[in-house]
Amino acid sequence: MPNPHDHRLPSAPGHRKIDYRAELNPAQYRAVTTTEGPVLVIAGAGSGKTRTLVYRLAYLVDQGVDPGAILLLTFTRKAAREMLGRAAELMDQPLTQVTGGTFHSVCYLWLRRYGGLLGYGDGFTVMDRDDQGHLLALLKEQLGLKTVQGPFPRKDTVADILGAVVNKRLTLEGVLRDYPQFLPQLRHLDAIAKAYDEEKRRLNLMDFDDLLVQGARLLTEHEEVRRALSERYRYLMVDEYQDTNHLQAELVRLLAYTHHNVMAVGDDCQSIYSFRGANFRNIMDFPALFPGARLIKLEENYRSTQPVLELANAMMVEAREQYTKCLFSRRPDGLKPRLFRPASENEQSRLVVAQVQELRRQGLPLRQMAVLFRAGYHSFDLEIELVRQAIPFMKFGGFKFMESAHIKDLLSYLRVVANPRDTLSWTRLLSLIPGVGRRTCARLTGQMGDGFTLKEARSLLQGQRQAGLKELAGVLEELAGPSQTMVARLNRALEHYEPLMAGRFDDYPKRAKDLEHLLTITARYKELRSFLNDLTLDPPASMADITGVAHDYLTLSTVHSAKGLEWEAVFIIWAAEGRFPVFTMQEREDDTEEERRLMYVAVTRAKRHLAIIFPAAGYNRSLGYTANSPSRFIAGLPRKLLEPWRVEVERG
DNA sequence: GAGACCGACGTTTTT
DNA sequence: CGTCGGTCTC
Repeated sequence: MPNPHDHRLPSAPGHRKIDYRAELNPAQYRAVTTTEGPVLVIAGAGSGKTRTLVYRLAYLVDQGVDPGAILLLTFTRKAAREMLGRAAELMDQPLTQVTGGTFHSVCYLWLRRYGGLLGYGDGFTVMDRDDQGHLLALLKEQLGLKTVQGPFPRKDTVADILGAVVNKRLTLEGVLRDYPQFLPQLRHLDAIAKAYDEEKRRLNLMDFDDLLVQGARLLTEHEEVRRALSERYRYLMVDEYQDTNHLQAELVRLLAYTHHNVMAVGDDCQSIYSFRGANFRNIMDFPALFPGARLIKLEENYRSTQPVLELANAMMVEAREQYTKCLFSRRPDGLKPRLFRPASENEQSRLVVAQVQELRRQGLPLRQMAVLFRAGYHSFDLEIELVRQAIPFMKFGGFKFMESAHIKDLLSYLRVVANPRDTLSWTRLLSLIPGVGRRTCARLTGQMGDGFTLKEARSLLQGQRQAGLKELAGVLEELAGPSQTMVARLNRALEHYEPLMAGRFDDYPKRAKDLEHLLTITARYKELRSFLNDLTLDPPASMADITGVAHDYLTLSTVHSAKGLEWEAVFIIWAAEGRFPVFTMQEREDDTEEERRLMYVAVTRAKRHLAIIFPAAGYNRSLGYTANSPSRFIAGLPRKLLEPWRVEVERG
């Protein structure tokens, strides 16, 4: 049992002695050294939040805490990896024993181990958003709801609605208040919801929400598990607490029930995930969850210059609700943020390219620059321009590489081997075979009952008249071979899939290349199920994530994906009404306020150079060419905070 | 029963 | 503009 009051330092070779008091400011120091009991850290943008977490990891270990007793919960798995890496570097000592990851990924690990207690068979697999949609469409058909009167939500909307029920702790009726046009379908949606839950069970599948729901259920209903995990993880740290929902808060409460050693870190101004059930007020409820929680505020900003910060603060002054803190900077010098109004989208793109080139000439590497936008498609025109000018870039957010059809097709071979009850993947796989369509799929999957095994599946396929199905049975037999490496398996699937793919996609060569690249990340996996579930829980954000990239590149990112990151120079494009805030978020005040926080997050990513850009005219599908107004978050700002710049772009 | 075709529609963020 | 879902033809 680690004793936190034992001040002996571990004598690991090469371990560096850290002077915590000298390397942290007083508030950070308090956050790092308050190791016992609940602590809430309100950490403003750029206030050294990550630094604080990293030092606290080191401090705990320095205090003699067993690294295996530390659980670090972050918003992405990448964030956890980076923090653990930095702490290890700081200490000059590996920290492999610390558990770090997202709520979803740790719940997955626990459910894998204890899922049997909740009636989950061995080998459940995790479904992504796309699978959810397919299953919901299937159920809609099975329930005979294809012919119902009146407007009916599409499958993605149904998924949104059901997700809101779980994540926002609402009734179906409550959620439908936001979708009044679908209120008449309440009964049908309720039927779909029930069927959806049953069907996931039957297919041995969990969706993202199930991981949290079942994880919380596991801890609630099984005292022995709750105790075991609580006693194992004696030190909890939760990052980005403002973006957690009630399920995640409940998980924290359950995990900490034997010791209450929880540090939650977050910033109410940066809550941008309400669509996932997060509420910026949740962070204020932390003291109610853990009475006696100490509150520490980090208000000194180390990232941005004063002019950038003034703009950010001014933006929040206009917010409907006042937030908990005000940022100040020790970097008083600096350039005023600039506002640009190019004539069109393409001029916006060329303007960004020109500015990037100029900064580059001044010696700033591309890695220190980012272009941020509200939605993935906002950067399409810019991407074309960057390719034309041969500027290397990497894009984050928006398009989901792992959900593209060819990737999912290829993985379906492996998914049915990993979980033969997964009739969703069976449907996908069987449909690839020429001569097999909707009916044949339905007939075959209909014969796949409970406890269905791969061996039974193979003999079922063998008995079909289509030669393609017989051949597939052979491929699956090879894939299931116990001694196969992951690379060999994926290769075998690819060998079978490639000729089928050729007929399906016009851009077949490009997609074939994607699949080859996918092979390269396969090598580090030994077990099939871990491989598949890892890809679902922590998908590569882009092709570049897989292939590795040039050492220097410009970042293009959605604001959501830019959370927690920083650059010397930031360009915010499409800062126009209808784009940012997006049209759909202009109706309700809550939504607009979240868009404001999103703009705040975007602005506070900049260290020194900040440019905000909106094209004067834009093309809109329904309206044709229209004039744009600047984003309301920009238009209302005091003039002195922004340098308005005329744009001259040479005609090209 | 498979698969091509056509018209309507809505358009965001992510584990 | 691209996707989705429904219909028509082979």
